[in-house]
Amino acid sequence: MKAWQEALLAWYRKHARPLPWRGEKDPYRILVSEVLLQQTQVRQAIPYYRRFLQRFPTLKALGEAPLEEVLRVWQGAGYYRRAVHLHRLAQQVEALPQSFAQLKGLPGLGPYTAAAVASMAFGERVAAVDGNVRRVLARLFALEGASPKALQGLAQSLMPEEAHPGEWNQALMELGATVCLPRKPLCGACPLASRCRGKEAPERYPLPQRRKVREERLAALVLLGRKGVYLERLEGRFQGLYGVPLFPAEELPVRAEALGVAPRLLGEVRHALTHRRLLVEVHGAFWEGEGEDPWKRPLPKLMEKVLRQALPLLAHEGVVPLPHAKPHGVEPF
DNA sequence: AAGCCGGGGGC
DNA sequence: GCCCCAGGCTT
Repeated sequence: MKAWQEALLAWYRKHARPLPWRGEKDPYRILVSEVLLQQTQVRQAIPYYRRFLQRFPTLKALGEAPLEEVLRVWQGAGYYRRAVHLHRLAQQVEALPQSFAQLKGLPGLGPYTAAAVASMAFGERVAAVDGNVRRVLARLFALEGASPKALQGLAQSLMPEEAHPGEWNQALMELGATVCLPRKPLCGACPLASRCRGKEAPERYPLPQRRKVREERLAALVLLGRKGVYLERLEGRFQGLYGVPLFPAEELPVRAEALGVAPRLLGEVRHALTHRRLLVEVHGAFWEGEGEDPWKRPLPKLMEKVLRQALPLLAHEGVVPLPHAKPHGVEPF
């Protein structure tokens, strides 16, 4: 075992928080703790863990209880499907299977939970990789762009031969939960600080959680009236600002009919938000109403793009003269 | 691959 | 009050 691995285990033995499930041997109780800890802070999970096991002390007891009652005990813990799955699991099997592969097939057990139970309850040499472990390893080796899959493989390869798999997994997770924190890691208290390659810029390494920028197809409807453009106050995204009607692209027919217009496609606008890429079809039509000068309203950048695209095209075939770009001074519409 | 599922804690 | 956190299932 390498020095840093020894150091981590030594740190864990000294500093592990005394949690109710620490040192637990009963696979069922380990399972309950791990399912409760999915997306749930330790502090919040503890009272549920106690109540749950008090009421359902064994897998058999859980399986024989009505689902309603299981959910009542779970009430407040959130993610109630976890309780449904746990209950279904208890009805499916008489005893927990002892291998990672079999555990992973049970309801509610994905790669993490199956590995946690297999390693802690049955000593299988399988890495339990949760968000804590991914963050710790990404920082330790300064792996800025590492995929979850890569970190999973790394974690598996780092598990020392001599360590108890369950203890090793818990040591990594405990370090992530109490020292190698997402926002403000306590590097001064970290047993691995001397060999951590990421500690100079730890904020760069929760990065695996970077969500993919999703693309969204929207349609904007530019209605040109006698005095300007039909505007509405925006809700949700860009709330409080003004703009032309903006909605999912597939709603165009319904929206157009509701407004009594027959728009034609004028063009397309792309716009990037923090975690969205918007692809906006710009549709336009002439309109019975008056409308107003859009440049006198606070507009999101997206709406400026939409209007710059639409207005010249509409004006070209219309009778009303229109600004082709956002004016700098006061502009009579 | 992306959306959904609940809560708590940090700022 | 808003943002962040995150495993497993579903579509």
